[in-house]
Amino acid sequence: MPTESRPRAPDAESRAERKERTRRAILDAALALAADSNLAAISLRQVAKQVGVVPTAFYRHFGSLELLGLALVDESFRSLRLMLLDVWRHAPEYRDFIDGSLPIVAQHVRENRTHYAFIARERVAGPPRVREAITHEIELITRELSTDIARSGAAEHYSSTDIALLADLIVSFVVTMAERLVEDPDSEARILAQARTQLRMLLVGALSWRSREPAAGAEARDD
Amino acid sequence: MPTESRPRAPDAESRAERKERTRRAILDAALALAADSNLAAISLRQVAKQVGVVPTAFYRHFGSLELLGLALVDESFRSLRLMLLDVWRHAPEYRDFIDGSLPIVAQHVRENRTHYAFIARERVAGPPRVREAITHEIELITRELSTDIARSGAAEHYSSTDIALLADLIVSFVVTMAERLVEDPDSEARILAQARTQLRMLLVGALSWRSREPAAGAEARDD
DNA sequence: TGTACATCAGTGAACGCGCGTTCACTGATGTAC
DNA sequence: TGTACATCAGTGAACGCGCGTTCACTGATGTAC
Repeated sequence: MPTESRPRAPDAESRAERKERTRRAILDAALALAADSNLAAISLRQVAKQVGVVPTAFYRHFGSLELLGLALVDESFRSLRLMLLDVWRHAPEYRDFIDGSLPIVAQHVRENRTHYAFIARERVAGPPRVREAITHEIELITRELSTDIARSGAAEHYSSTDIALLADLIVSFVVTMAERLVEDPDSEARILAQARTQLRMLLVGALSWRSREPAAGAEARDD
Repeated sequence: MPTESRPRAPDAESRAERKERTRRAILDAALALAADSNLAAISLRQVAKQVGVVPTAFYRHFGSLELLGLALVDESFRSLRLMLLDVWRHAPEYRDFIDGSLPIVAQHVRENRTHYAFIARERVAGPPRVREAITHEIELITRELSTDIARSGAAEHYSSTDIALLADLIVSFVVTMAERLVEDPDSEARILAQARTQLRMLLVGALSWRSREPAAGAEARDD
């Protein structure tokens, strides 16, 4: 059906491009406004005002603020997963896994502060469907880390259940670290240095752990 | 000044008692309403309606919703600290620290679900002053755990800096666990069992860790 | 014990404001021929 | 290339509603003597 016979002037913007630009502006405006409170507390009219369109124009792009929230979750995690591909790729050797990965994560947080702030907030305080979407995405990442740990052979003596628990422990910790980077960007160096030590503490444990180890004495060395 | 000559009928409620009862009802109503969204998204009128008083009566008790939020932080952590006293007291011996402590924490979360949900939400998505208050309280608890670990002698070979990092690691993890218990109360047994294993993994690491250990090889055991 | 006055938790009317959503519209861009 | 029509992103007026906050008030409880 697309005949496309008449050429458009090279500097002209097509209708679709213009629409996409407005959509982008709406996403950015919502991100900026929610930064001072959260998605449930901002209004469609505030967003429209910030973008510079009339309130009703919003509906040409999103059916509701909640659907806009889901779009933001989508784009946040699309970017996050690309970054993680980079991490998986550059650190197949476990030796400097921590020193190789943490700076990449930190850089990504720095360059996508508003997205991370959004995820951190809406993960616990967002509308139920948004919360679920975020929880689901984090679960996927945890599962991916699990298979990566299994493949790396770094935890040969682990049961697959325990590998999953270890992956969850690591992901939870990195989520906490990302939250701190977002909350206090000026302390990035300190937060990273501490996280580096803490991850080492945690992984030293991971690597001397044995699945089905007898319960008593596993964590004890007292008196 | 208080002469208090005339005795009150024993079943009558004093003006102060009545006021306290209304204040309590306002706190509970705010807790219940915020459970479906969050503090920044609920209105003074909703709270008043739920309590069964006229909106303006709210001001007899709190200057604003934010101050009400701070009151809720206060009472949440007062209760939490009492619980922790119990934990510190009943588990001075490190041997079954985990098995002794986790069920107490889980029980407290179960019995104070709405308070924990409030803290979990407002910790990242609340008004700045509320967030700060919560962060501060968690820091105090971390510091307390640090001195407790130091006193227990379980980490003799740790620098005090590293003891603080270990305490932070543990507190962060327990915060995450509490969030999960709040989010999905029906899975308490599973969440607790997993957290138990994960804490063991983490503490095994803690106990084989040495401060100022050479960086290379600290977390490696591959090839 | 009885009386006169003070306190103050809760009332109710009123205000101007921003909200989400509806609707019929405009006019530039895109398409068919 | 030129014309006639379709599409559709964005407009602007209008709606009823709940919001926070003000203010003067009421009337039961508390206090002084």
